[in-house]
Amino acid sequence: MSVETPVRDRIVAAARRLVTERGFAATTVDAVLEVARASKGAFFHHFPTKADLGRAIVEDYVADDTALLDRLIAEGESRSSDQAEVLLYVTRSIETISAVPLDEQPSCLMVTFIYENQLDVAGIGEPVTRSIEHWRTRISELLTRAARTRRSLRREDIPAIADHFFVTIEGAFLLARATGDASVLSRQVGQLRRYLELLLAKR
Amino acid sequence: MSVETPVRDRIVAAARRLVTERGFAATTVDAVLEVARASKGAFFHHFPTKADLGRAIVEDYVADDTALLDRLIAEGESRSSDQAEVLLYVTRSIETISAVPLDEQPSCLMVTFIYENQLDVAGIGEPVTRSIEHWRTRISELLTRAARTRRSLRREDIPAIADHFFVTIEGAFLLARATGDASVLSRQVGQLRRYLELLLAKR
DNA sequence: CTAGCGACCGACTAGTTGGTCTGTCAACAT
DNA sequence: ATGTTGACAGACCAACTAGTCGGTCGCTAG
Repeated sequence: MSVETPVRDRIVAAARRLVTERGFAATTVDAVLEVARASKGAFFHHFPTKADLGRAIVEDYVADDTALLDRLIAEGESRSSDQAEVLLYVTRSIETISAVPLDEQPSCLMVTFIYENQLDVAGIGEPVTRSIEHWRTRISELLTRAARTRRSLRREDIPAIADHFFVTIEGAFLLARATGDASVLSRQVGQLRRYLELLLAKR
Repeated sequence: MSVETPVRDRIVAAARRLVTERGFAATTVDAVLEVARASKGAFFHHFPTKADLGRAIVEDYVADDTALLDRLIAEGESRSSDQAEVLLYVTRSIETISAVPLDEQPSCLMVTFIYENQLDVAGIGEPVTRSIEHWRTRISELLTRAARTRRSLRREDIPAIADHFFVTIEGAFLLARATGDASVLSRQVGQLRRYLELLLAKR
């Protein structure tokens, strides 16, 4: 009786899982089809080439990722008007969220494409850049406003500090996968939080 | 008149370059052969399977990587007996070294295998784990001894702080590649240095 | 009733890909 | 001289891979 999930969605979901697990080049269209219970015809009906599937799943991932950050910032802002507090709330939230078993940790889909140098094909680079930019600007905003009341935070460092979010999270995903230790992620975000606490200390 | 580089070495060198550029799965044996100017016969004479080549290049990379860290620590120790100073020397050195154009930045070969989930084939996981362990223990050593004179550095945080080196460097490689901005690397290592300076401040 | 259309099916294909196999050849021991 | 061995050469192959194509089916507008 239940309405079947549309094939396109099933394909994207299956591909996201497989590509996250084994990389893009190593993920065959046939493998995606099997997991998604879809046919060759359906696949190439929805995606002109495999690269277009790549773009679709990155787009899908970036949408989730962007929505998460926006949600956490909104939550933080509803709790405090001090931008430094908002930023620390976001950081602590990520720390909490990341305390899940390794096989439930999403890991970053974009990394696969970055490391396989697929950024210039089928416009995959565009959503990736957009996502990075999004983190950079939203966190820079918070830092800039927080900097008003904290003189130890230098203006010119702000973009790099903002980027340290992306860097820490992605680096930690990597270390977690390499060591098989899921707790790495939240512990590394914890280091980032500590750094921010030291930078944002009022005095 | 110059002695030809042994084929095996040429294959490893070519493979390191190609795999760093496009990932392991996307690097074909034939492509390696072309760059290395070697034959199929030569290849499978030296490596039973493609996966064994994978292990060989990771081994090769890890050897360089380990040697670099050891060298920097030794240099630092010849300059100061304060372990905190040694650690900051190492960090500043990495910061300096990383200020090179993007196409000369080595990027981390291990990441490819981590993200392609190749760690359990052909024993590739072993050198990777060994390398991570090496960074963790060597930096933890420095931190532990530095902690004696700095009470703000908590013992239980030391392994995570040590791991933050790996995390920052790998994360920054990623961001640099994604944005095409080579300066990211040294700027992110700069954040790490700033964090350490705050943690290691005497008072 | 039917013509058209978008969604989907799956057998098929052209080109790769990792790996095999039969040799060649120089060095060295017997 | 002759046998052996290790380093390589390159034609060949079976399996796989992205992509194609002719066709089916249900829906809807005329």
